[in-house]
Amino acid sequence: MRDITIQLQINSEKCLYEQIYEHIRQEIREGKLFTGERLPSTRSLADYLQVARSTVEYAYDQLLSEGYIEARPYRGYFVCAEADLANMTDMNASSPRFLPEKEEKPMTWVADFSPHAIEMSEFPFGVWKRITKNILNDGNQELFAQGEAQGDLTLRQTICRYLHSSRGVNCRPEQIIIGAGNDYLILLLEKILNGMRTIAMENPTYTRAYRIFQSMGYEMKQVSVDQGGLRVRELEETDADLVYVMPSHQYPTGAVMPISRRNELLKWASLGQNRFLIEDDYDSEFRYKGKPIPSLQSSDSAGKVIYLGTFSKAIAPAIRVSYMVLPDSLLEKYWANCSFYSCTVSRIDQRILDEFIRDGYFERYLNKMRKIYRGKHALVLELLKPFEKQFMISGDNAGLHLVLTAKNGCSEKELLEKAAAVGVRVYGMSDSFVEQGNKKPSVLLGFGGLQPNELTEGIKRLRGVWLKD
Amino acid sequence: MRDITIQLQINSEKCLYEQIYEHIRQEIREGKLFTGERLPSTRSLADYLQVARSTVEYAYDQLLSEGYIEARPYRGYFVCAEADLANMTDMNASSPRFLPEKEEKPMTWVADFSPHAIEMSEFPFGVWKRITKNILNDGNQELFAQGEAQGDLTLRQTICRYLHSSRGVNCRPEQIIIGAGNDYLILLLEKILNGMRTIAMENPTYTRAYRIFQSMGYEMKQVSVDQGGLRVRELEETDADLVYVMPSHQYPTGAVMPISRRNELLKWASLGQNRFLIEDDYDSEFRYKGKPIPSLQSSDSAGKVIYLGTFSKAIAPAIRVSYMVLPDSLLEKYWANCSFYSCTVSRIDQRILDEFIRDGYFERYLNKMRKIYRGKHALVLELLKPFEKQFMISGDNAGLHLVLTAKNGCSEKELLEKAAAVGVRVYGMSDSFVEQGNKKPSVLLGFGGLQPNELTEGIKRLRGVWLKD
DNA sequence: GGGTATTTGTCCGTATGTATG
DNA sequence: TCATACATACGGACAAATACC
Repeated sequence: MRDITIQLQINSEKCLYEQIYEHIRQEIREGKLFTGERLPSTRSLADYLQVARSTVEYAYDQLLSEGYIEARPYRGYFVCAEADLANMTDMNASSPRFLPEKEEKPMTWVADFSPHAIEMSEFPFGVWKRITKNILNDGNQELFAQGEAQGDLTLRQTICRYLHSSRGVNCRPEQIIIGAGNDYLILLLEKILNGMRTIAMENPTYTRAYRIFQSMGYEMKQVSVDQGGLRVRELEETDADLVYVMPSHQYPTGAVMPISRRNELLKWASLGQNRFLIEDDYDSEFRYKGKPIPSLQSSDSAGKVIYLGTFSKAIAPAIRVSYMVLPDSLLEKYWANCSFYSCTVSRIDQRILDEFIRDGYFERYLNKMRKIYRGKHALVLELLKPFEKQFMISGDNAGLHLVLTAKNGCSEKELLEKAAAVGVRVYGMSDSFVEQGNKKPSVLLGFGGLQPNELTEGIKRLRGVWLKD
Repeated sequence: MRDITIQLQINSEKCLYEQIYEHIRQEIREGKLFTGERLPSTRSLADYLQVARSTVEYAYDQLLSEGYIEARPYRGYFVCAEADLANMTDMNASSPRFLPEKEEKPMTWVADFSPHAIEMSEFPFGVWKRITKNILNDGNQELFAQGEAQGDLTLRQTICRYLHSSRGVNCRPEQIIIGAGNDYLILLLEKILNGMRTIAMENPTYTRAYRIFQSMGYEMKQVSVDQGGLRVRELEETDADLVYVMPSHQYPTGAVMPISRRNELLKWASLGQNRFLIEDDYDSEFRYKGKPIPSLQSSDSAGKVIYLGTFSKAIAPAIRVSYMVLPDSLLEKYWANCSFYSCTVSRIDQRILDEFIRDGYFERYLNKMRKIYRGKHALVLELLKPFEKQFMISGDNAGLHLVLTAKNGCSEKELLEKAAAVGVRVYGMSDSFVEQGNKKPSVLLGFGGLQPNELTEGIKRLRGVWLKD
């Protein structure tokens, strides 16, 4: 049952019931009212259109007698099936109702080593459901009211504690801005940093972020990446005032930036009043060897780091809760330029997440997943042993993917095609380059979303097609 | 239980357990670990720090013997209360953990006639809960995966049908973009319309939108408003290529744009290839007299209208689902400039809303609320009868607020102050002006969020202080 | 609500490097 | 050179408390 908007013209030569009748007939003919669909009741439509009920009834009677609709006593009026047949001719005349969206390739893979996939089977759905239920039961009214622009204070406090203990981030809740996805936070950031228009990014990098900055009209600078991450020397030769950097686990190379270079980076930032570092700490939760790597923000005493994090990786992409920690010097600008953008995350979701973390479920889930991913990581490394002579394996101390670089003369394209031929999907690193660089033939092997048997089968197949004897 | 990020230096002169011990002691002293808070278990911290369990155990033993923490067998280690007392001296040295946010005035009103308030008491929370529960029970995995950038197709189809039947909007699902709030959609729109930098807005207008466009660096033009809404004649004298307009129910004046002027507006837009009309149809659901007013978009045959709508008014602000309908000519730009911004609404929420609408609950709720608001509207008009000689009452055929303009010499400021003195909050229209115009002393009386007795009491009090004898 | 799996402090044995005699 | 003691780090076994279904 839906309302029906009809532009009734009181002065029209047509009488009211006729206008209603013709409008609905048209809707049915054009297929805009589906077969079997219920029309509004005479009472509600009359109320809606501000006409007498008998006027609507008259119009419906007409439709009834012409077979467009049928009346089911005590239930309502419904569009007839026959009417549907009659409109087939009209269908072509009207614009198509639903154009098909660009289709996904219906290819099904034996193993899809997507670096963005994560495992969700262990997620405590039951707990999530219970918390959701409790929250909906508890406070009804307030929850559906407008919330704070930065995000609910309680959740910001929780994130604050989590970031401090888990990532060494030093901040106060008022520095935190919660938003639906990093994309959105970057849009906000543009407003906060207005005026700064040259940004340096790693190459290769996370191209989604690159494209966002590019679409915002920033002048883009590329800085190459080695085993220690972004090369600060190269950065110094650009005239960028902003740097987007992933020090803890560079995407896609997996490079970890050593302390010495972090200090160089912080020093670079301190040399200009308008220089800032945007630290994307996207999947720092998962690390397999070596001591934990604190965030760049934790070493920042000059207030030069803008910290970006997300729960999409650690909990689920659909949660879409990300956060940004602003240095004090930018808070004022946030209040001036952005505080009127209301928070994009629903308060209910904020409350659910807050309770999920507060009650320790997040910590436990993280520990569990760390263990699982560590197991998969070890398995993949084990399975990749035969590859070691012909491939370089890197980026292997954190995250959910490895990087394989061919030393046996295979091109990246060949690697992808050979893998695809046996139903295995791998991802070329060249997609992550924003400029033609000295690309080596490298592929990304994401293991997060695959089960051990899939990993085994997938890599077995890769061995068959990639290794030359 | 939290992880503790400690920058362990393997080559340090200090041994491992000592580094752990000192770090935690520091955290406790600075109050960053609260009294009674649980430390991570020896196992998990050892795992996290990649050291042996006994190393952590050793550090904990040290803290134990010095009284910083206590051990509860099989349960964990906890920060002692005594330790808390000891750190009082250190507290001042460290930066405060949580600064208080700027406080809300604790003023409580007898009646707050906010034009943005809505009534939530009749919302079918039970249904919402049930749908939520069902959805969480049904499809677990897919729901937590990444969704389509524009929003889930099914919801877009549903919105498409709703808009068509209820607002006369003609569109296909692929023209719809779902986002968390109008603010966000406007941010996206900037990217779609990149290059266009002069926008005309009504004056007075919805200042939130004004400030957003302003903060994006648009050149702002103001066009005054009369009883028929935006004055197109005035618009023609500006060099704007964009217009933000609320034809169905202008905020705050409540003006409804007549057909003739709509056609002028559409004609204006058709005269330039880059001209577009942004139609904000923010609260068109509620209308009390006269025929339903179809959207401007429904009269647009040239593809010049960008339609903005939201469920925040009709369902709840916390839902934060808004939508934008792009004309075909802008779809290409959307795909080029914006399709990589992933949707800011969580898929779960999208599914809940979709089912809520599909199952007819939205329609029913809307009918119910229409009735309730109509009742309140009638009540307010009845109560305002004594005001008619000294005030002009306008904007009274739709929406959730009325406009009162004093004819008795009272200034707007006086009206607000007099009302506040008797505990009644009303809102001055001058807040909605973006430029000093010929403002009349007007106040907005929002009735959506108040109960009949509050309305009666509030207006009774206003009568006492506003009416001169 | 009750049974099972996991977590956790505690206790204990072991290994390694260094200093001492 | 060898034996001993000590500090530090590692990992297994146990029983109770807790979490999860």
